[in-house]
Amino acid sequence: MRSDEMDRPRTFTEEARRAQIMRCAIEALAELGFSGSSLAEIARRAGVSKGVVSYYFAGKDELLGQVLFDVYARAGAAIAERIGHANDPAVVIRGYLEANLSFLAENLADIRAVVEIAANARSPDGSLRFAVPGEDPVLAHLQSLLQAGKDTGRFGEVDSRSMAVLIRGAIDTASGRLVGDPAFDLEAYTRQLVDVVDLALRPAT
Amino acid sequence: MRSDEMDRPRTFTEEARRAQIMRCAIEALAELGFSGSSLAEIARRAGVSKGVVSYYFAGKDELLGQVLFDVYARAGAAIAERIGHANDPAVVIRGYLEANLSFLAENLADIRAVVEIAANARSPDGSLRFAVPGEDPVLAHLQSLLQAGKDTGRFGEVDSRSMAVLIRGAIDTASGRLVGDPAFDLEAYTRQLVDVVDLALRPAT
Amino acid sequence: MRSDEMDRPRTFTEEARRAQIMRCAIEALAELGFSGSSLAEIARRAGVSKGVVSYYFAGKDELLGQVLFDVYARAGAAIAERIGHANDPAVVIRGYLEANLSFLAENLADIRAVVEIAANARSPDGSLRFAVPGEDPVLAHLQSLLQAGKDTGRFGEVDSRSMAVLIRGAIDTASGRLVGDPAFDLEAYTRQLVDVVDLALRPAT
Amino acid sequence: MRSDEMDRPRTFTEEARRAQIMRCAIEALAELGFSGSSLAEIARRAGVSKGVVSYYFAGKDELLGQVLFDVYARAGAAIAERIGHANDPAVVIRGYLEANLSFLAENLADIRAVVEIAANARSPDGSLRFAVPGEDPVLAHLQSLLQAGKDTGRFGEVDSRSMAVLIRGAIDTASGRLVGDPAFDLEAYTRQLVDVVDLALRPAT
DNA sequence: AATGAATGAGTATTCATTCAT
DNA sequence: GATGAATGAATACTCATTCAT
Repeated sequence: MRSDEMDRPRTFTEEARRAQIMRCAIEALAELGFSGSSLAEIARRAGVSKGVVSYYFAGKDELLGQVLFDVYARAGAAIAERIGHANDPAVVIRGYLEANLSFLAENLADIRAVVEIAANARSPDGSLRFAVPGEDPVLAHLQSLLQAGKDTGRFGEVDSRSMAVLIRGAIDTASGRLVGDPAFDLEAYTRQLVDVVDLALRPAT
Repeated sequence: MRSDEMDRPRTFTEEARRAQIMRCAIEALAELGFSGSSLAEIARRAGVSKGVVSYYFAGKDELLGQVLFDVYARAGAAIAERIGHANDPAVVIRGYLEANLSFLAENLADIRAVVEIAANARSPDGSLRFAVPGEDPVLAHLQSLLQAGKDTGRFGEVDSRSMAVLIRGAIDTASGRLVGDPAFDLEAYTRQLVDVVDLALRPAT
Repeated sequence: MRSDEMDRPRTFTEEARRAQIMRCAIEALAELGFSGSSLAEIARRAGVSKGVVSYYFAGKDELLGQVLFDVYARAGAAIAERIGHANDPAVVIRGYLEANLSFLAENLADIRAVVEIAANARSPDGSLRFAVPGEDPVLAHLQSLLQAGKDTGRFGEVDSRSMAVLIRGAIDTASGRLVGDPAFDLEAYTRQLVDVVDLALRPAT
Repeated sequence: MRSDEMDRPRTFTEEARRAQIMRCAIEALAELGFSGSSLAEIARRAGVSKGVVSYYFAGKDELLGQVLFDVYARAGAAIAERIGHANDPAVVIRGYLEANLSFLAENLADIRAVVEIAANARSPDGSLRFAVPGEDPVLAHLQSLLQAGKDTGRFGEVDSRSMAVLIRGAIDTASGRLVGDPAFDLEAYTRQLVDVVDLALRPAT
């Protein structure tokens, strides 16, 4: 998208180039971290000149933002599909956990890239560029799943907010383990997390 | 510590300057992130010229490494003191959780700085500079606390490794909430986490 | 040669820029010496921004190494051409002396630059960066020319090693005279040196 | 010598300190070259603080100039003593060569330091700081020795200027060989140089 | 549609010098 | 006499961005 032609729909080849560049950006971010992922490095991996990146993306910010958006969208779709038509809140939560952790394992580079971007990309004023101003939508979504279980009496009297934070923390930490801890057993971890959450949400007898 | 005079004990004023610079580095890291925390920015916050930072620290690496070391040491001391003389593993774990979360809340900038350093500081070869080569000692410590409870029959048959990862994730995520989520209720979160862990570790009846 | 695209053959314009920058580096080295020849100074002389130098050369080392290599190659070619098809060792030596001194006079700045680089460029560990580890090839070459004359009986019983050192010293000192001593008469010096060497090498009667 | 008390005669301890610092400067220059010989390095070798060097010398320039002067003076004295009362010009020249080369070998670090200083110390405008504006006194002295031999008919019709340059080159190159060429045989070299010069100066028969 | 070329601000680090104590 | 402390300018190098071709 050249800056002098806005709002023009992107052609197929344009989209292909953008996708290719984004893929290379993800690889660079996953392998070299945020500061190692210069436009030069990304262009090198894509086998194109630096100018190409600037040609297809308004700037580094747009590229990173697009990566962030895409991975989020794919993760959201994967999770939605997994829990889509379940009715029992306990089954929903179980599906949520399993879907999250398996997406993590199967898209490790993407997740690592997203973490790098979200934690490091900054505006000139120093603030995190991709911090959503209000409520964290990921957290809010999980919280609503938990609240639904409480409302139907299927879950006990937990603090749905705190539980949402706790669960997200337990999920997010897994990507750090998956890379760099070869002994990490994702299956065992998933089972354990599912058990712990199941226990925690079970209504008092 | 000037680099041209090694092994000399540091004078009081030297230590004071070093501490001041480290404090400013922590503030910069917490507010502006790793890439925003240039030596120039740190010097600016300390109200001194850039050269002063290089005068008291052999390089940026030493400064960041010292920050990392100091905060870790203080956190470790705080936690050790809290759980020092407890015998019941359940009490130990509860103390561990509470000590971690309260240290987090009371030293938020320090924790944020440590996270920035640990996640971003790289060696010239691209590897994380402060990654411990083998086992993560923090994780190993927590795992040993859990294992002790299992060995004495005080805890049930949980996977101590997975539980350790889960708990660390739940703790580490809190710093992200504490900054940027004004509605985050640390006390409620602590209670919830203590309850969840207590439930998870309780032996089967 | 941009550092992000290796092994690619250099285009014509690339070579031109590199040559221009090397020329400016040589001038700076000849006029201001090693320590005065910063990349900024070289860029200033080339009428480009500092970044351009880094764009065409991987670093200062590559630039200086290339200058060294180029001047050596040109000097070697000039000398080889001059003495190429001579058979009589005495004629070879005479040609060697004349070729060296005339190359010196006609490429004074280049020689001065090479001397500055060879004597001052250091590796981070403090050792001379461009010192050849073993035998000095220039000296060895001259020594072999002298030895050839001895072996054929054309020269007397001189110590070929010592004579080589002596002759190189007499040649190298001329660049210092050529700059800074306006009264220095290169032609007279060449004649004198040729005579002295001729006398010294003449077999005892 | 503090700058606020000029022309004051130096005390004994002052001279001792100056001598010590100069000795350390010579060692640093010989081992690390000009650019490696920072005031910090010199002070470190002397076991004093950087300030001390600035206290006893008006600046780096004065220190280096003093080193230059001292070594020259000692070399001149050594040579003068060796050839002092000889009458035969041939004996004088022989003594000159032997005295120069043996002083070189016995004061290698000093000579190396002098070469580093003379070749590298620059004024802000880029010109060599310690270049004597007019005639090189060392060269002029040697030339006068040669001329004396010619005038008395003891030497043949050589160009005394060219011969002086040639001989100085042959002498100066030896320090480069002495360091870095472990196989260099100074005695053989001295003999060879004496022979060559003797031959060159011998009057035509 | 893509490239090569160039810029300029920014990075950590080094160093001679100054000065109060 | 001597030191520790501080400065500010200079160093090589990196990088996102721009632009003519």
